[in-house]
Amino acid sequence: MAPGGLKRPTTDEMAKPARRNDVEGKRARRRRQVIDAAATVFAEKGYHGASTRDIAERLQMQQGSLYYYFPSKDAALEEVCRAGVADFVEGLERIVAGPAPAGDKIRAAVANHLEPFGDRPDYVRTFLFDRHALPRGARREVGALSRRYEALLERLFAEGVAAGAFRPDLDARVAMLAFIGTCNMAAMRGRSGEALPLHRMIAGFADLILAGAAVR
Amino acid sequence: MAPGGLKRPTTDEMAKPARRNDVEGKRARRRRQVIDAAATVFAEKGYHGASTRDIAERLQMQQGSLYYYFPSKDAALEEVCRAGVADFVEGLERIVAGPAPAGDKIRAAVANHLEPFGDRPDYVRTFLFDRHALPRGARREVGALSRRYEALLERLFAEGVAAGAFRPDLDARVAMLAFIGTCNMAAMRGRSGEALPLHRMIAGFADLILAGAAVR
Amino acid sequence: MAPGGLKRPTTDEMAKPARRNDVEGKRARRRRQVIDAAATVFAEKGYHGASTRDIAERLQMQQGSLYYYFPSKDAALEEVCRAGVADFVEGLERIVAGPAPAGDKIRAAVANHLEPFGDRPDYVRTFLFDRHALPRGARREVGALSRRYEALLERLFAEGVAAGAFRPDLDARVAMLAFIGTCNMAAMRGRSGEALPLHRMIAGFADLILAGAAVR
Amino acid sequence: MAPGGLKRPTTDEMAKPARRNDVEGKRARRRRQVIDAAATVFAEKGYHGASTRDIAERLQMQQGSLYYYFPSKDAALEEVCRAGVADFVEGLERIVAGPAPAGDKIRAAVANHLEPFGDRPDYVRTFLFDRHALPRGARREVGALSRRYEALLERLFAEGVAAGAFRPDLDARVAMLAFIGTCNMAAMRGRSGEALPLHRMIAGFADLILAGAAVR
DNA sequence: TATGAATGAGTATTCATTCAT
DNA sequence: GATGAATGAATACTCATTCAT
Repeated sequence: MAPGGLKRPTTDEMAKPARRNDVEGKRARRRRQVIDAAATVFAEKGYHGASTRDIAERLQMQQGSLYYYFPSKDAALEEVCRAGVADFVEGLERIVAGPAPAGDKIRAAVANHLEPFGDRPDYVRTFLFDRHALPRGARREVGALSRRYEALLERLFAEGVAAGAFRPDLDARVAMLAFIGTCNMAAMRGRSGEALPLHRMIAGFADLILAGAAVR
Repeated sequence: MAPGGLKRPTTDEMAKPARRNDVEGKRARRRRQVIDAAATVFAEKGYHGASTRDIAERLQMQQGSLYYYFPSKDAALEEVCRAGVADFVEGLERIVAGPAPAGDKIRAAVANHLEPFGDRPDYVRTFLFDRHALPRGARREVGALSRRYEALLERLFAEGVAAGAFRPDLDARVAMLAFIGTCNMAAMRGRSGEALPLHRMIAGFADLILAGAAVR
Repeated sequence: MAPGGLKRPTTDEMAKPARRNDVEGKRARRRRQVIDAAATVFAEKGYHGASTRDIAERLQMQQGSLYYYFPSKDAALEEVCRAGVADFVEGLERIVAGPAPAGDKIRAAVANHLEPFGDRPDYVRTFLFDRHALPRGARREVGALSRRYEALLERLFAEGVAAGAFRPDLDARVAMLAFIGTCNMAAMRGRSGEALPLHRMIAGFADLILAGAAVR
Repeated sequence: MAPGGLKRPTTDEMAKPARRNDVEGKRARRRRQVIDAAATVFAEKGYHGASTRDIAERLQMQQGSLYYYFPSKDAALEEVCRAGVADFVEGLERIVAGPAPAGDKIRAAVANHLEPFGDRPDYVRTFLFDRHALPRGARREVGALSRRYEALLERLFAEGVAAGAFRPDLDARVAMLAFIGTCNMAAMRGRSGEALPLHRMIAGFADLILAGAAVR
């Protein structure tokens, strides 16, 4: 179910000689630390509320040294947002394409949506709250992904209705919004001790979306 | 159902002589325009992304002149957030205290929650996304309101379970989170043409929360 | 003969009521001081070698306060360059259009060229040495003026040849270059005590260009 | 007539064994490339407008690697300026000391002055426009060379007057300035396609300085 | 009420330079 | 000989805020 996370430019990892791989690995690892720090700070204070100094301090590094790893704060946000949105669509596509009954698909979709909140919450939260701060081009690309995700989800509900698995009067668009809103709630509860365990959210949210609160 | 809105300096409105009242009214009206502008700009760019210049420009006013109306940007945020959160709790308290069956209460609560999004979306959205930027004191107060709101909502679900109206295995806390997440979805869809009409959201969200998506 | 200097936006000076005029005057005067300071610093250290701090210090002002008067260092350079190039073309056009014999026109042209070096040397020098640092648009405009000036000057020589006043084998293009190079020499000798008095340069340069060094 | 150019570490070239010489040659060649790149970049953007990164990029080299070839940007400028001013004085000294009539000497001096613009324009232009950015010591030395050059040139004119070859009322100082200004015009026309061929400038400038524009 | 001028601290970013490898 | 990583100071510019008028 699309665990993934972000394994940056690992491509042809084995093609390179060991030594080179090691060096590359070191550099990549450091780079990852830097982007991680950016994600954390962005998630904590918001993109505009976070300064490059904040990021540097967290790395015990000089402010300007960051620019060795990314060309601008904007670019860092872009990288974080892309990683934050990654896998959502792919995972959902696999689920939608699968053979399972509609109800199971919804359950799988909830799990697919919530897992990244456990894996890399700072990336996802930054994507959710600060994607509007992205520079034009990236905003558009990332926005397209979002819309694709929503369309898939809406289709999932619509197909459930068509298959007779969901109520015939179900408003697929509304259901899609409720699904996303519900799942993204996990983003607001981040980092605090008050957070519910993820598995409880996954099960609970799926039950609610499928069966609702009322007795039958 | 609790229209309210923010009629800020309503206090002792009638205590003052008519003339004075008129002048006060003018002043108050201007003041309102200023806070409105702040809310709009905060909602558009986020608190940290918005500058006092942005606010002043929207009012066709000089940057420094704003400070005649509020003592600091922080204070403006505070005022906006307070207005953004106002009525939510009062409305929900009235509903919870009422005699209606649990299902009807949920429907009423959805309406109570979504109405402010129609009335003063910029205030609500600023509250939702930027309350963490509030200065300590205000953040705590506003946080207390939030927690009170959540507690009320959770109680509403719990009482429904106890009364046999809701599934006995319903996780009231999870249901509360889903409720809020679902309803706050209205905030993300703001301002764009793609927004769904409010009444469709109210009905659809309530149906989903109560009956779920699956056929019975 | 090239009175000018730069009397910025003095337009319809008398149309406005006295009071307003006074205030406007004050603002304009301050603005002028700021641009003057920029011109001086640019002339002294070159555009890239000069920092906005340098400019501010010279005005006993805070660095950021400069931006009340111009929107960017680039813009300040543009204003300085425009003022530095102003009047050159107009003056030369008047001379070229006039009825005087070719030799007298050259003399007048030398005076026209050198006068701004006396009036506002920092502006002219900045234009001469740093116009290439101008942002695209302004560079083009200012470059067009330069080319127009050169074309006029070359025509002046060419017409002198045609009229029989100048040697028939005179290369007008080369003569134009020599003229400009010679006159711009005044820019290199700026500010230092070793500067020759302007009138001596005017007379001497004109004599040389017309009669050369050799005995007849 | 003083072709020269800069064969920097020519000293004790032959003292070393052939093999070493070869290696040294390689090193020297690389070194030359580096200084060449610096000269080009300085000429293009001005000393302060050029960054060490610009230089490194042009060499497809890492920024820090430059410091293997020069100890500081200042030092690179110094080397470029010294090479830019080299030979001017020596060449002129030879001409002044020679037996030719004054007019011929002027012609020779024009050629002497313009040749380096063909040989190593980036060096000469950097010297002309950025020598003021040199560190104190070098600036003084280079300034002394300049003054010596001017003095020689002025003497050349003065001796021409004394010898009756030049007009008795010729202002030698003014003539010297005109000479230099005229010849340095070649520096402004650099790199662009609009440049005149050097030989045309040499002949034309010399004619103008000697005979002037007017008919006799 | 409001403006225009200014401040002082802060922002992202660039730079020349260093140094272990 | 050269690289990659880093530094520390400087850069242009923005910001919230103040205050005399």
